[in-house]
Amino acid sequence: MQNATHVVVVDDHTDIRDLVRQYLEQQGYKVSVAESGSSLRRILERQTVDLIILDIMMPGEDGISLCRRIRASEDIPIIFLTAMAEETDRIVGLELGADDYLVKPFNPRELLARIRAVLRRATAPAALRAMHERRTVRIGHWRVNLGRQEICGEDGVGIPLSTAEFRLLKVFIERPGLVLSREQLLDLTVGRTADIFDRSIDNQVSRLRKKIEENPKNPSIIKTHWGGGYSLCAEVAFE
Amino acid sequence: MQNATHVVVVDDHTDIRDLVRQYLEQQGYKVSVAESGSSLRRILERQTVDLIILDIMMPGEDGISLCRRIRASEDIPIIFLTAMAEETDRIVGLELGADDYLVKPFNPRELLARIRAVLRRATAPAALRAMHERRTVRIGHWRVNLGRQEICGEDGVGIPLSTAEFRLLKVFIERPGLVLSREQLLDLTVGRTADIFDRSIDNQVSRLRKKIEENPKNPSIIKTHWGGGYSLCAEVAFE
DNA sequence: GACACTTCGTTACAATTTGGTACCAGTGCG
DNA sequence: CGCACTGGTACCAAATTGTAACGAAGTGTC
Repeated sequence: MQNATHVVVVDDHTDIRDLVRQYLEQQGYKVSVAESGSSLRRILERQTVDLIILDIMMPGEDGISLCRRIRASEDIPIIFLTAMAEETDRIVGLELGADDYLVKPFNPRELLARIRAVLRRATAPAALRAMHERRTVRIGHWRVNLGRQEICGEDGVGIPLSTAEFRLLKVFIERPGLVLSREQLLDLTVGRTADIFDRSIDNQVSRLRKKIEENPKNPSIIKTHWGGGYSLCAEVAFE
Repeated sequence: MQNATHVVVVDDHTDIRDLVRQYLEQQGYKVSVAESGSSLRRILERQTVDLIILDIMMPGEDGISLCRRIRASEDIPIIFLTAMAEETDRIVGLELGADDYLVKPFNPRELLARIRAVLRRATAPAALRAMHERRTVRIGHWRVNLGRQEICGEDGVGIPLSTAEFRLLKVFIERPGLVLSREQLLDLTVGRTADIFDRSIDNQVSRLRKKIEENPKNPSIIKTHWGGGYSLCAEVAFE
């Protein structure tokens, strides 16, 4: 996995910079440091940056206005570091477009967790957007046409899916690999809450499998997790 | 749209639970209640949860350690309810990953405001968050994928675990190194109380070991404590 | 160390739970 | 009305889990 996530730490305290840098590098991130707004800008000019960790209190241009400037031109997630737990400051930061904040002194693990959360939130919708724009998804050797609710094999022949089947497939595609309980599936497909003896999801899965699995007895696309639910096990590619 | 925001209220006081439930349902949220950690866990297993409201003081497992456990394996926003305005407790809670806290007795409107704030920050609803879900734990040389209910070796080949096996492993992962008695394990995995001659946990451990231990005779992951129970002895890293 | 006693690991098997799907009935739509 | 779709039911198959049993291993006493 080259192209490691690139994080820039902006803080005028050497010790904090180094602490964060060391910890994140250890976790496989690519880390750059900057001690002021101008050095940050130099980095942004030349490199692709995935996330900025920004001390809110800095000499010269402070973090808040720096944040505003970044937001004005780029769309890079920002996590604030702040020494103040004051609610007003947090709110100002968040309203300026910071994605999260962390009060010093912080637990490195919490920093890591928040970095992950922010990156996930930043990337997930983008992927979804791409999916809906392109209107097709490749899954296993099928090409799913989201607009026409049908799937095409290699030969280009389309098999129409019923609305329920298609909804189900879409739920899986949006959560590749995740194990989803029947309850969740029912909620996600039709917004209904299940009673215990509800087998409609089983039925839908069975019907869907009959259409898309080579061998329904030995499914290669929708996997059953005994006592748990179902999951999509085929490779999903957003084209 | 269907899929209303799903909030779980965890409190052992019926009145507070019902107050919050009633208020939030009125506001269009989907609300579940739990009166203890184990019932919360059961909900988390089967349903998609967007936010947890957690009383910090509860009999049995208290909110703080419960929070730590949730944070270890899930990434769901948490709001603490606390009777104490003590700063230390608040800080402990926040450092453990709680997103906000509320001091009892509280104004329902304030609760609502905080819920909105927390959810705004966790911009992607739970359904979308799942999209790029990569919650994994490294344990020994295994990579445990929490979302997919499976473990992968170095070669990336996944070994499926049964739900009971997975639940057991998860209980251990959430309490690395802790020695857990059979009784505790039974309670934590299936919420059952053990009678003396219950050997089901031994069996589960045996079956799990057969899957994940190099050499089941000389276990390097799940250790037996004679007369005490079992513990996870391998290194656990949350990625 | 020999012994009795307890706890643990594992196997085999039975009981139970859960999943798959054929079939039927109700629904909505043209 | 005919048609396709969907959910419910029933039945069977498959997987999992608990129990019992037995031998192995640990613990304490003499």
